Amino acid sequence: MPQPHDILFRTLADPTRRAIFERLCREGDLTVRALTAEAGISQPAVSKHLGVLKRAGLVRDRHEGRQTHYSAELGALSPLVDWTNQMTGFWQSRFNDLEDLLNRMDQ
Amino acid sequence: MPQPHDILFRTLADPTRRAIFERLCREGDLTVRALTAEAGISQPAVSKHLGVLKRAGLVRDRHEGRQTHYSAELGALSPLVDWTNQMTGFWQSRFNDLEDLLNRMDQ
DNA sequence: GCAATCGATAACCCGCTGGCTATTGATCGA
DNA sequence: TCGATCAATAGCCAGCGGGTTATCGATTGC
Repeated sequence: MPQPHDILFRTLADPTRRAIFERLCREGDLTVRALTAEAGISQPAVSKHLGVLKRAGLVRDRHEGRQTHYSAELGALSPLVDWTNQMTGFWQSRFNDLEDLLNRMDQ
Repeated sequence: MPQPHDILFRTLADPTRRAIFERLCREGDLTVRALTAEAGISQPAVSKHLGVLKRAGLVRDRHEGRQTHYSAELGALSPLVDWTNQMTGFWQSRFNDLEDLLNRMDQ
């Protein structure tokens, strides 16, 4: 029932969680330990955020020994881009409709 | 202190509020009454959402007699587009760095 | 002028979620 | 083998936010 962009908006609404995702976009592949070190919150809290990000499809995890590496899944952002394009599109077509109306009124 | 895209994400995270914004994008200019009629929630709740959307810069209001018309402010979405582009950009440059490294290793 | 409508505000309630600590399971190093 | 480290889970708590009803000021039509 929830559309893809719905999950994305909800997931990225939290600043801490978004900061984690941003770091993964910048730096590419980080362990939970490394993420926790700069997140300013406890390790369980980071793990919880990573769980949410993973369920949203925004990150992938890779197990290596006793540590887990996470990386950003950039393609997951496309529903967000689609949504904004759609909104812009609605605006455009309303503008065009108005233009058409004015043209007809001219004649 | 909160960055523009932060406010946008938080504002658009709520499905009901996003639905109101979408209607304004599609239909262009609606009164609180009209929005309430299809929102499935009470008029005060709608007004509260409109207040949040307005504070985020996503809508404008226009007073006409005793009724208030709201319309979407589409330009407000640009920080969102910028943010996604930035994330994609980070990914791109990491990819390019890897490519460069591989090229150097080839030589 | 008066009743009715429109929309904003106030005051309140409740569920969700983001934080914590404690613990467990698994893996690694000595 | 045993202590230490890493990450996930469980359980708990507090604050935020989205919903409600009640009310009020402003405007309009009769």
